[in-house]
Amino acid sequence: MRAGERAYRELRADIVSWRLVPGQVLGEVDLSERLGISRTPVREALSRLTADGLTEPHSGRGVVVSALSADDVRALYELRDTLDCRAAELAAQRGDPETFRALADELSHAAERLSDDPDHPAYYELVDRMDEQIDAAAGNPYLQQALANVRLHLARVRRLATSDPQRLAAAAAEHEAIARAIAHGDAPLAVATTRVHLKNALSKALGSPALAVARPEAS
Amino acid sequence: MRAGERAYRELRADIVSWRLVPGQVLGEVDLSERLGISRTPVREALSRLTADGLTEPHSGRGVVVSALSADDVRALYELRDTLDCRAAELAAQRGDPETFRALADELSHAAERLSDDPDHPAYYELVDRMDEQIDAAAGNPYLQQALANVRLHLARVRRLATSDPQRLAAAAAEHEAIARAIAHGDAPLAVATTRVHLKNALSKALGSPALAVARPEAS
DNA sequence: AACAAGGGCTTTGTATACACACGACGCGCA
DNA sequence: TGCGCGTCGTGTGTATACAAAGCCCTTGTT
Repeated sequence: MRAGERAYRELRADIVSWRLVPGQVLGEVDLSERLGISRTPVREALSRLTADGLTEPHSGRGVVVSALSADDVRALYELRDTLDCRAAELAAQRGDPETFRALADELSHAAERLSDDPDHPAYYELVDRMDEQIDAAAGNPYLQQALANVRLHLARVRRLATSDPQRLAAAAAEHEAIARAIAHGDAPLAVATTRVHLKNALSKALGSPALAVARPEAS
Repeated sequence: MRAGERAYRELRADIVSWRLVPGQVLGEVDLSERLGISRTPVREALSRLTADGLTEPHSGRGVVVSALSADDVRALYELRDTLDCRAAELAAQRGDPETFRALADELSHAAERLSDDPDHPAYYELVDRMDEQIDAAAGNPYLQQALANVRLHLARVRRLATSDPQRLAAAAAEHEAIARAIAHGDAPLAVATTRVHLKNALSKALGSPALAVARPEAS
């Protein structure tokens, strides 16, 4: 794989998983030495990260990992609500019912998977598949790209909240309701169920105590 | 100014103004010679353009200017409707009435400006200012960034349609209605007026005969 | 003691040279 | 004559060297 691509994915994963905390300075020379590559692909990776909004230029001091305050989370969910509801609406109008019926069935007994692994990768893989299907059904590449960017930042928020099995089970039920609404071609219901899910998810995310610690750059 | 920044802006302007047509291959060496800079800043510029969606990687053969079909325009307006209506709604809820009242007053006699210049830069400057004020009033940086990207592609669409003075006058009236709705804090009306404007704008854009010529890469 | 100016150092911005990969063209063989 | 393989060329991917710009620290002055 290209070195720049690998550096980009690695740094992105580090930021999303909070191994790199907000305010952390990312120097080109440091990174090139740590990753064993030259500065050129590192520059490309940092440029892409900044375009994604995960890092910000820091006036002559390279780039730093972006902060993520409670206000950011609220704003992010505000946009997510706008985009996700629209995507669900379009998916209900244009999507293939059978696809979403199958997803709903999988989600209906997703609770069994929740204890399989401490980080619940199987569950999140299922949710990711559902997102992909919604994107495909909506059939709007511009909407898809906007959603991809939101989900990138959202993955960062997700790692803040402790993975509460009870909340995950409820979220699975909410996702199932969304999938069934789309499968029935009921656009208003798809929007409503999506909105319910996002409201609950936001409440959970804002309840995370880690948000107060999320801006340590004031040192 | 930095060479990479200048190259980015120049190429972006060329694409938006259709001086560079879809399918046009952008070679790094060619551009570096034409712009009088080295390949490094050119690479940065092309990377940013691709992130913006204005260019696409062309299977190892550099990047090409993205196509813009009628379906693309429809999808773009679908996303624009989603984002602009939400932004107008938020602006009506959170914005300063006086700011938008002033904008509405300016727009009310914008028809006089329409004959000042063949390309009507004063009018578009006014619309841009209104977009900025809506962004500021919405107070959501993530929404703002998504809107900025949509408007970038939209600027490309705008250059396709012939600037019809009659349509521009109607658009000014529609903008005024939006501004007044926001000034009154009437969120539902702000959404409705925005939707009306977008519907008309899309009809006008799709009526452009240039859309059929917009994909000459099939040579 | 506080502020301002200057110099040094760190870090990014740019240029260039090299390596590699893909595609195209041409040649040879069936 | 058509297909397949090899070689060549073009263009990107990466590395490195050089240049410029910003910040911090020091030092001098008020």
